Amino acid sequence: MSETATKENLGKEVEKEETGPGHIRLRNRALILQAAEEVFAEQGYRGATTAAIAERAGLPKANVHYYFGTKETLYRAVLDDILALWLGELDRLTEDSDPAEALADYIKAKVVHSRERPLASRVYANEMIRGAKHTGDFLKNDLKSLVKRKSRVLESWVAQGKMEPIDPVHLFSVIWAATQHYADFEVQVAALVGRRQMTARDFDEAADTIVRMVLRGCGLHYGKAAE
Amino acid sequence: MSETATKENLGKEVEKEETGPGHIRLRNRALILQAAEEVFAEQGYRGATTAAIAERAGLPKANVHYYFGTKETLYRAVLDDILALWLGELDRLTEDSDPAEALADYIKAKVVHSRERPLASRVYANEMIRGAKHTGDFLKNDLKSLVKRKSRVLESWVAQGKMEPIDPVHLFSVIWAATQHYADFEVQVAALVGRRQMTARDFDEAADTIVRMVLRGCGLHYGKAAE
DNA sequence: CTAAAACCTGACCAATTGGTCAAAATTAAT
DNA sequence: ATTAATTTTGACCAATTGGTCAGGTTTTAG
Repeated sequence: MSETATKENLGKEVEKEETGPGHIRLRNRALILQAAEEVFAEQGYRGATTAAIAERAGLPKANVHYYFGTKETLYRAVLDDILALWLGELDRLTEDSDPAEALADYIKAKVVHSRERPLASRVYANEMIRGAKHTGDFLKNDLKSLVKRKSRVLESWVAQGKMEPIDPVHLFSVIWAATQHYADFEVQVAALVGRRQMTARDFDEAADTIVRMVLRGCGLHYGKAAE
Repeated sequence: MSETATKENLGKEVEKEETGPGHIRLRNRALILQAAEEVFAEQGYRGATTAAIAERAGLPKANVHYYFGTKETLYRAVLDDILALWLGELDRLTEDSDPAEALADYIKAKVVHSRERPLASRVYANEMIRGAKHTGDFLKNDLKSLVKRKSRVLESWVAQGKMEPIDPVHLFSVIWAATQHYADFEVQVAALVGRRQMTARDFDEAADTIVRMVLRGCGLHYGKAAE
């Protein structure tokens, strides 16, 4: 039952004991969430059918509705996993860390993320493009306050003379845009590098390019690989 | 009849004479294409219904099918307009132009584009996210050869000692990602800057930030507004 | 072992969807 | 003015969709 569950860990409801009360619920919910993420990423909200999700999860359609009620609820559950993931990524930016190192690490982690969980990125991108109708509060509350908190870190770096002043919102926007691009627009990038699928090396080069631009853009010394 | 047509010029079939043979065809096709771009951008391919497109165009649904046959054909027509637009943008990058100036101009033009035609950007983003199933040839032929051509321009700049070497594919990827982000993720950026809608000034600051990072990333002198 | 709780699912349904069509209305050409 | 070509559209259809439900099976608790 862990064909899918081991490949991509969806957090919460996975990797529990194989038996015991509720283990069926846990297993099937994880199965459905995984399938739903795939179908929502490939087809968009409206394009995803509960039948397709059920089929990919290897369960009858009625079972999907048994666990999640409506497609809307299921979509929000998928989104919740993704949003939680999104928020936990900025932890490495702290006041006393080295800006160049911290930013480089963050960018590289985001690129790894684009390679390993492109579907999550695509579901999120789809949601934003369509106006964040299921996510309004997340943006205005959680994400905004997180960015505000991290903005203070950047300001402290500037105050400590560690880097040049820069608008934090635009800095984060560029980082997110550039890194997530390699998940969301993978087909385009792959076509341009002349491969059907991008290699790990392609992703590394992408990360290096982004790190180079961001660090220099902040007046930071770009250490390795820059020559 | 030009309420929509004047606001956003869709190229081909607009701004013809008000009378004469075929003028109805021209007017209605433009009306439908405009409406279709809106609905496809907001709802995605599958989420867009021909009925919704027809309603927004102010025409009965059967009329939409009269002009475009199928939803698929209509979608491709919308996409064709956008792809043509995409290709025409890189003209200002030529061998004998100044790299800093040319790149800055290009980035600024792309950001203006994100502000003025966000719907086109969103339809395109949606198409890429879903795997470019209607656009495969464009990527592998048109876009790839264009990028190859422009890569030679960059190489010539490097050879002339005007800038540092950089992987062109990743450079373009970062530029496209960062600039289009302000159209595709407008709700997110707007939430972060604390506005419901971004202002012209927000877009200008975004462009400046991107220009600063890209130019410095290429070892170019970032002239104005950097300080 | 037994009863309750949890889980399963084929069959079904109302609503929506992309698309068709034939008859009517309008516009163009002679 | 007459004919031909184009345009319009309400009515219709088969297929798909999200969702329901009743009656079943399996799992769990005491």
